[in-house]
Amino acid sequence: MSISRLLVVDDDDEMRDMMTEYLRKQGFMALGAASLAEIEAAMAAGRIDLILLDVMLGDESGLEICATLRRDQDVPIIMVSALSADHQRMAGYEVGADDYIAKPFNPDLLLARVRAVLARAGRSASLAYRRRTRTFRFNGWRYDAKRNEVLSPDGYQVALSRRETALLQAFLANPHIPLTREEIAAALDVTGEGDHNDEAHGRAIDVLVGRLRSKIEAAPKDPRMLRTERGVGYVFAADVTSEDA
Amino acid sequence: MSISRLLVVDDDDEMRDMMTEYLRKQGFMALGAASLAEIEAAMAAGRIDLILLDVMLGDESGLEICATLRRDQDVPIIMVSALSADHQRMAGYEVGADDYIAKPFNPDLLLARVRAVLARAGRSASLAYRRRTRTFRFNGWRYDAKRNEVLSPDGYQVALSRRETALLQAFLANPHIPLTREEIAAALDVTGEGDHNDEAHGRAIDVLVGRLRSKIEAAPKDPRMLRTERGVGYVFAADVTSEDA
DNA sequence: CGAGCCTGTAACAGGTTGTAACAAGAACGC
DNA sequence: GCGTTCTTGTTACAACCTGTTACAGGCTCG
Repeated sequence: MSISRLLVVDDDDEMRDMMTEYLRKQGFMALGAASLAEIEAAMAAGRIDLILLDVMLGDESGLEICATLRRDQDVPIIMVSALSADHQRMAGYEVGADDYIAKPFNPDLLLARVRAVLARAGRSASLAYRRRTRTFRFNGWRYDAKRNEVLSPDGYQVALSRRETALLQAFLANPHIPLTREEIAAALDVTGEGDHNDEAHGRAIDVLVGRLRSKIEAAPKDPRMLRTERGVGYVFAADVTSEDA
Repeated sequence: MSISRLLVVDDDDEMRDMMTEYLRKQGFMALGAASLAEIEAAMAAGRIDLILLDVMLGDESGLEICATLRRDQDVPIIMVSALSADHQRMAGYEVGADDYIAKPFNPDLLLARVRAVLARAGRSASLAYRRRTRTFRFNGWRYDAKRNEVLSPDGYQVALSRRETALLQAFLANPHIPLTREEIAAALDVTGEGDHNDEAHGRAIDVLVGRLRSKIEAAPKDPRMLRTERGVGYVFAADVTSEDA
């Protein structure tokens, strides 16, 4: 899975097109839907990683749709609304939304929310994914998720530690998307709820990235794949292809 | 492809600054003008891709200006007005405006209109969304945007910092066009940083240009590519060719 | 020629990142 | 249990990036 597939649900054509276009240009695969029927059609047609759901759909209530989707399918949902009142927000969470954003929104904020939810969902998704997918290829490298093997372009096998493997998986699931240290930490902490105290991670991520670099970068001092986004985090700058088992 | 250059025409300083700043953060190069004279000066100084024209200029009528500009030059125009009455809108279209938007407007809507008009006009959208990978050549130099590599004519690789790279990109996108420090700052802020205290950039641009000169000019003391336009800003005086990667 | 700008640049400061070294566990064989 | 080895977070320091400042020199105009 190299590109996240998003479904933008809004009955306002202009707003919907704007959002899908924006998200596409940001590297996502964005589909549009204006009604529950279209949502179901889209989900039947292919995998959907995240739904951006307007609460004010014409005939149907976005909140009800959210609750329904949550019950039937395990798809992450971000509620979008022109009403930013707190009770609205609470209502969104109560029906199971993963996040909430008010219109009109800052595009960057939208992106951040989308990435955060995708990253948060990443661990469960990657678990589900591990069952389906055997190998990833990137820049001549091969990562066999089933055997937990990493092969260099030369054919040499490289041993990664558990944490390094998890980091690589996080990057493989989000190529070309800058990940903050918080997002990376979230993707690594499979243990979940426990320590949520955010900034407590210190420089652990940096060191971990450095160790992974030393193993999979030809020139660790001049990294081509695991790039630093100063002030932001890290990006995996490589095209990733995966093969299903 | 180059960055779209927008001209915001409004005699209200506050509104004009707000719009230019917003548009810059969205990846455009936004200039301001308060009168017909300033419009003409701006258009004489460099290419303008789109004019956002307030209909209520103090002494001149925005509608007349619109008609004049339309007749003399073929530049797309979006009319901006505090009056949303339909006849106003019609009046705007009649004199040749490409679109119309009422104040106060939703920023996202403004953005959508701007992009729509630019797309219709067959011009580039925005630097922020420019994702195509390209190789640029200029004066024997080569810049590989995908690999983030800069090669000198001798074949030596030159390491540019992130900010220097962004500066180079801004120049590559606008060869032979004088860029003011504000425009450069706007182009740089798009690529990251944030924290843009309006005009408070001090001498940062000058120093940055100096650093880039020291890396890509054979004789930094006598720059041939990164030329200073005294009282204006800087020009990239080199022919640039780009190839799809 | 001088005054007043404008520009180039060295030096500095504050922030961010890379990484070696250390320490605390965890895993494992004996 | 005990020692060895591997893993991983923490720390400290160095290197790098970048904006600010100060100063020197150049330019323009009278």
